[in-house]
Amino acid sequence: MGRSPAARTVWLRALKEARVARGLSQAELGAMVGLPQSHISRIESGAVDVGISTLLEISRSLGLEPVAVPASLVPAVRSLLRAGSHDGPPRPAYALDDDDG
Amino acid sequence: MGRSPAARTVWLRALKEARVARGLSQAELGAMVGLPQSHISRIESGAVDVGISTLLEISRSLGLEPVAVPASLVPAVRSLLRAGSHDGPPRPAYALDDDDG
DNA sequence: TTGTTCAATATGCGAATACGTATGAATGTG
DNA sequence: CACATTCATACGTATTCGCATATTGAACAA
Repeated sequence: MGRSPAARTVWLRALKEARVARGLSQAELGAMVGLPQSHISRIESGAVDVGISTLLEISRSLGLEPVAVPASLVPAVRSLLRAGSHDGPPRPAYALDDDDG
Repeated sequence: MGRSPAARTVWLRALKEARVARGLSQAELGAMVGLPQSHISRIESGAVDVGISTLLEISRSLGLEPVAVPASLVPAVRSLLRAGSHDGPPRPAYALDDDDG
């Protein structure tokens, strides 16, 4: 497979939670992005090391924009995310936590 | 190849700039992450759709933490990044801009 | 200028892996 | 049971990835 299974589980968990929170099935999400349901399944389960372009498309279709933050600023960004999750209507806000290795 | 070459160019540009800004060669960066120089080359040139796990390792080795931000909060995060780029050592702070596609 | 050397980046090829199509398993509803 | 819905797996093709090698570019000498 790819390189570090652990390193990507956090992303995958966040994406799956975002999908479920929006009431989308794997097939529906796949249709939005132009991917087969089977691949969404493998991505979420961590069975494959998905390409960055696909990850970007999936994230954005779920309303999440990936951003590279300098490590020193991560806490500030994280608190900003928590504070800002009050506005939109159905929308869950997801940050990527680093609770694995 | 993967799916959307344009979608990933922003990431790649940011990573390459971060690498160069820190005075690292492709070989040195590769050694830090356990990748051959040849692969770093293809990643930066956009010739391959790199796997997410590798992208995470590279980003973190350069001091950049990928975070999924709700689209509505991107402007706030971005201004935070601009404001906070004073502290670090040689200090390049990189956000992912969406100035393509 | 021409040639040499060294550091950095790019490319060909085989082996490993991701991806798409088709299908199956599991669960729920009448 | 018949049918629908959602997610998971098998197999073949396309792409990535690592190794070895080639190419590029800058600095210097004669």
